[in-house]
Amino acid sequence: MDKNNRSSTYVLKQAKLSNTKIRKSILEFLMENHGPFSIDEIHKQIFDCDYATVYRCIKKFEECAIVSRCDFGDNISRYEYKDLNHHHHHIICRSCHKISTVEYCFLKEMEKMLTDQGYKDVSHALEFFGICQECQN
Amino acid sequence: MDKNNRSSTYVLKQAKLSNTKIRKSILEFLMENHGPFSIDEIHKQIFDCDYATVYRCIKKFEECAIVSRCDFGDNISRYEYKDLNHHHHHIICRSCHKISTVEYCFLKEMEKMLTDQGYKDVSHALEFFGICQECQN
DNA sequence: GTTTTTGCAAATTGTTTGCAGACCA
DNA sequence: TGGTCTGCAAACAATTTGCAAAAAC
Repeated sequence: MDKNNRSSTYVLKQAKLSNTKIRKSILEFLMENHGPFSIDEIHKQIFDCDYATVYRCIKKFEECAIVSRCDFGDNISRYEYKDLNHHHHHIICRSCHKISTVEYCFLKEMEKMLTDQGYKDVSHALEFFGICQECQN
Repeated sequence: MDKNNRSSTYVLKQAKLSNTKIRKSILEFLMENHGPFSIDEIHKQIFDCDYATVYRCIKKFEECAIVSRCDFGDNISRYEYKDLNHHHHHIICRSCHKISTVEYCFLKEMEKMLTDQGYKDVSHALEFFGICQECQN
């Protein structure tokens, strides 16, 4: 269940994805645990499931906007369940790579807040994505 | 020359990196062209230079904060010269992957501005990086 | 019963490494 | 000259693909 009380089965149905044992397991893991998680971490959690399958499922989930991909600059893709009612960002330690959640959302203020919390040398990476005019036709 | 009139040789010296032909070429390419560029794109521009060398140079540049790495969610790392006087972000078309520069810097307003410019379905990815308290000791 | 998904193994792609020779200071 | 950088080839790691069997609808 997510914060809107939606079950994994419901979410899969909504996305028009077939409800297989493995998809259900992966989605449930992502819904119940606050990531983001690497493919490796997801694979470890799912009993008897091939890496290729994890990749394929996550790709589907991403296409259907069920999960979103995070990049923390270490060449490892991480994924988390896209809880629509819970917009947030992350703060990653450049040394130990611990991931924490940042609830607040204004750049300058956020950086100051993180500094106040004890983080040193805070920076950020921000990219926008959209469909450009040429591609809309 | 960058916006502060700094030459590639000067920038390398400042960073305490030796001034080799290849490093100079790569840095000049990055200073004169507004990226970000993939390793592949950089490699194409540098005459008679091995991929391994491009990777090694860029890694050095990144360590010395001469370039910064961008991730656009397609598993390709891109790099651009870190022009200190030119803080900006990017807008990437989810369809054709064209990269444009976003000069303005406030999230909501930026997204609105991009929509006004004709981009559809604009979203963003933002991550913070810092050194957490435990790692500061 | 047809379509979609999965496991397996192999291929592909992006990145890193060891080493000997070339280059820089 | 001594240390650093480079090219080459090989290693490695993350991701993707083809195909036949299994599961979903």
